[in-house]
Amino acid sequence: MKSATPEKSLSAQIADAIRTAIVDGRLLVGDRLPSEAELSDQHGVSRATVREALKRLAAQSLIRTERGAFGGAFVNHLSYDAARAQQVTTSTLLLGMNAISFQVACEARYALERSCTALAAERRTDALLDRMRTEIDTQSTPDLSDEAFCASDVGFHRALVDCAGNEVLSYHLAGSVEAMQPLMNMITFTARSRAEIIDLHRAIVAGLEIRDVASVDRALATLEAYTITLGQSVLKARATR
Amino acid sequence: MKSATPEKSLSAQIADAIRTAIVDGRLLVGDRLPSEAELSDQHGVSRATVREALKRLAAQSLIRTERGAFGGAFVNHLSYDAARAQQVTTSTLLLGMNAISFQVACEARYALERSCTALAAERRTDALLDRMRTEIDTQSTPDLSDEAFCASDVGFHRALVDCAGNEVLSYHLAGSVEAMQPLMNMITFTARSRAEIIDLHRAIVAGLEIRDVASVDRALATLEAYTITLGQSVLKARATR
DNA sequence: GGCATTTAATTGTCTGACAATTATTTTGGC
DNA sequence: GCCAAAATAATTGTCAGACAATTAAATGCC
Repeated sequence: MKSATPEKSLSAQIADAIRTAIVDGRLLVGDRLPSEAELSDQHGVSRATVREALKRLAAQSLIRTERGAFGGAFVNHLSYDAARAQQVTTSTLLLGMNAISFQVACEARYALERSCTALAAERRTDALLDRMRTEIDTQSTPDLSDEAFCASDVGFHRALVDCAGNEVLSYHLAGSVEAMQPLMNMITFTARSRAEIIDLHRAIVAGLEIRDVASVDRALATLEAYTITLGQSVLKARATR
Repeated sequence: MKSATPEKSLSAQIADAIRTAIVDGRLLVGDRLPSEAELSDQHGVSRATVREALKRLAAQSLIRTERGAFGGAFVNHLSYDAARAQQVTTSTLLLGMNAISFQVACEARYALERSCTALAAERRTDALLDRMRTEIDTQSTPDLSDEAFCASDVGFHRALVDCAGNEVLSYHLAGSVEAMQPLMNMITFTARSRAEIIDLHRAIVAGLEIRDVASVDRALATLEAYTITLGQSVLKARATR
């Protein structure tokens, strides 16, 4: 559409050109880019400018660089883990910068998470149910720190979304849910509330075991409502202090 | 934990240091970083190295740079649009590189999209319903190109997730769905299939209008099944060719 | 006060150089 | 011939210094 590039820097333009080549498939995973010297010649810019462009691409994990003879810049294979890590970084920052209310975040999180229940009930495996039970055991440990409790909570929900047996769905959900964890962690969990949450986790596992979608959905809805209640009481406690 | 940084380049180390400062809140949105010359001095490296570090951060939209007196690098406000664009880039690349089957992608897409139906039925506004109807009109245009049809399809589904009235949910869903569009576009839509899809879009709008979650869910499920059928017939046609 | 000009600060780019790294090649010893 | 060590060449990482381009602020003129 728009041909007038609004004065982007040369390094940004070159980065865009290479990025487009990768996304369009003209550069395949594992391909080696021309050396910095060659790229300088091709684009008619200095090596410093080319290097800035390459650093931009490296920051997006699109390429990696290796030193030495026959080294250079190579198109990266983007793994699910690397992609999720980036998604979490971006989303976490976004949520942190935009003054999201706890309620809105919580609502979004559980809405997303519920999208896997039907598939999860259908396809759950014993191995994944065991992973969930192990996390529940961890969460039941007395004197567990809040961080450890939350980490185990993330692990539990990761296992839940993995039950859907759809790697694409797992990637999106795990990333989304993980990114919202910092907001969820506004809550400090009392022993009482931990027990409540663990009970609901047990209900989720039980529901998956007998492949009863409705009971899993109910447990998640209850968990959402309970989490929002906890969040509100925290806010209230802060307000009156 | 691990203190031994495995020989990262100086520009990467400096980028990490600044990134951490931003994420931890020591640098706030709008803050101006020291000038490149000052950063060079502080870190004891050349200006070129500092610049490469800054380009890495700029690639993640963490900072922007302005030229001129009192210009410099500023901590960016990460907008929903910018964050979604990045998420789409990462996810699109991930899906393109990992040989995802059409069926898996389709299943994930509609599972995610269904997560907004309950909230959407409750909160849909007339303005958003109108936006959806406008897209349906566009899709009904005779001689519409495949690209235009798909673009309008994305617009329709964006409006649908916006109906949930939860910006965080919209961000995650819109990004996820948009990232899967290239896979969806494996299908070339015949006039017959377009009519079918448009009918289902109409059913979705009608369901939202009367706030009937079940009918919206049914329409989406039908749309998913129909899309998978279309995908399979495309694959079959390719196989026998 | 308002407008044009100058100034200073800062990023964008270029050039040339050297250091560090690493696969390949050559050499030397046996 | 074969193996190890050394030299080689290609390439990225870093540095220093320079100049161009841009832009806000200060200055001067009316």
